[in-house]
Amino acid sequence: MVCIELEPWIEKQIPPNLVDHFKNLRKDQLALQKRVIIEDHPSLSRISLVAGCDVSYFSNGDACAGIAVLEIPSLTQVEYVFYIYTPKIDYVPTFLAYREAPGIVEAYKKLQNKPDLIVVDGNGILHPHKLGIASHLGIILNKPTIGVAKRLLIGSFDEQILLENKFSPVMYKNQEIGAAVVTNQSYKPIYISPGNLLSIQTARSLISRYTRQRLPEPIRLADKLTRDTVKDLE
DNA sequence: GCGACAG
DNA sequence: ATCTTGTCGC
Repeated sequence: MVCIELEPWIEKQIPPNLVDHFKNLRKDQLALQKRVIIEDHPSLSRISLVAGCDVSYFSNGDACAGIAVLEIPSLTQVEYVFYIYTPKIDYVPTFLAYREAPGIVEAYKKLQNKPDLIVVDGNGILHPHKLGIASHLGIILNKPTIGVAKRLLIGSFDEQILLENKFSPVMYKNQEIGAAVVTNQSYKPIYISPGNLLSIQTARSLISRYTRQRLPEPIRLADKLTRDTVKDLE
């Protein structure tokens, strides 16, 4: 019994025989979304370790999920773990978590130093149903998370305000779901949104502290380490 | 009306 | 995400 309708533009990217499965995944997302909390958690006042996570792929399709833990405020690496697995589904917009979160959770279990905050490569509530991979992980791990994407999934923002203030709210269905932010000498914005346990403002504020180039250091490091791991193992 | 579309 | 050369800028 599947009583859920997928958006047409998303459904047309799913193999016919898997549509029902994705409808169940959507049902799962809607349930998880109800547990998301967009309010600053008390623990955020004493952050000493921040993690960045990312997933790279082998030529055979297998994935390598990696997590880098950085010390605050030095932003120096204190630990790196990775987990190799075979993704259960191909990439489909709005369902990224079901492809990458399982591997990230396994890698997380291997961490010796549990972080106070996790920065995820992807979106938080900047998602059609406010449950991007960062929010998904935030619920599963019960930890404050922030989503940072390089491209806009949905919504819109004011280009003028972005250039004037270095950031602009991303709106979707008349609601603020994140922020477009320009960092340093990059005209190309990044899109920040809270995953879980913090506000949009706090997410922006924290990310700015961890950013030196276009992308925040936790993400850059996780991306590099995970990519090097794949290269070394191939 | 046409196209957009995290990684 | 990944496949890839030369090329522009700090």
